[in-house]
Amino acid sequence: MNNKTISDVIEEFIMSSLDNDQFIELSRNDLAKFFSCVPSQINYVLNTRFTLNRGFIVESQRGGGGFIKVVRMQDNNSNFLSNALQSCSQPISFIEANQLLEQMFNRKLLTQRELFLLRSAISVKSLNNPINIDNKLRANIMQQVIIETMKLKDKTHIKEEK
Amino acid sequence: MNNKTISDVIEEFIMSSLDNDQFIELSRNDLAKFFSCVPSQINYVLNTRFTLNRGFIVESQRGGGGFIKVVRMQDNNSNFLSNALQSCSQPISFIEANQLLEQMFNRKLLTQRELFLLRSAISVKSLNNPINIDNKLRANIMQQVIIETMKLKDKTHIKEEK
DNA sequence: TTGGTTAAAGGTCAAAGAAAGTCAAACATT
DNA sequence: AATGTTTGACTTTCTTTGACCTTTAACCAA
Repeated sequence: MNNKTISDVIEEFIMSSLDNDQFIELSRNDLAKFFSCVPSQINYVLNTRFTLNRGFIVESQRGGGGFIKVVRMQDNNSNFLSNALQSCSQPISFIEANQLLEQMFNRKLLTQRELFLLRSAISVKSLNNPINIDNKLRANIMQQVIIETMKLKDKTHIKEEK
Repeated sequence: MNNKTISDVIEEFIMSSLDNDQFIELSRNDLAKFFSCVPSQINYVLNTRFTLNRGFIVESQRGGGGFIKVVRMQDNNSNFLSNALQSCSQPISFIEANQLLEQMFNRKLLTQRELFLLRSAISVKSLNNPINIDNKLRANIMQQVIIETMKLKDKTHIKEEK
């Protein structure tokens, strides 16, 4: 993506600081100073990018010597999946569902192609149908899936299956 | 064609920007400014000229750092796919949709894993919801997708991506 | 040692800003 | 008249900013 926002840059910075490690500790004020932004911008990045759904836990401490700790979760996949299943027993927004898919991809439960395909299947475009007819809805989903397939054709090549 | 409309000019501009590349990212506002037109004119051009039927896909993002991305599809199975797309402009049963997916698999447009995943996403179980609430429906779909992923985990192993 | 005060963190929230999307009316062409 | 184009008001979504709030370590006085 061409024009990154400051939030994107901060996200990348934190992401790469995290790199191999399980967690990092950072100072909100210092980070804000470093990126010449207001401190609450850091919260924005944390709240929108380092969410539980994306597999992160953010802890912090106020007062003198305060800090923000970003922890990358690591639990086993079946745990993860049954939690995910759990959280899908309630209505779920596209944003949240998409984050789930991305986590699945990060955990290598999905390939990138599959991520794209499924994302399209649950997209707002697929589901914001005014009329409640299963078939109509499914047709919409299929449209999106096909569109996605068209796009995918150019990107990744499917490996032969044995 | 002698008297080109501004829409024609913008179309040509985008077309030639696309030139060799597979896609371009552009800023709606900048483009509008450049051609001294209202921003929604860009949407008009996109909607009338860069359609799926003509082999384009348009994606976009709003808000700060927003953009519009125009993707050119490559032409291979595209006849098949646009027919498939066509037949999805009407309501479609699970049986029919599934047949489409299987055709896509046969044409190697989908892997078997993807076939399974998507079949689960459009299954009767996923979509026979009495209430038409996007989020509820999507949650249902996600449930099915996750269950399917759980099953897949034991069967096929995902190849590492490079 | 205790307890209060203070300054140094971080947190929240809503308003402002920055894109893009929609839709219908006005205008033009055929 | 019918179809295609242009325009602009209004909407939605995401980001940035700043004023104000809460927590807590550190310091200091009794």
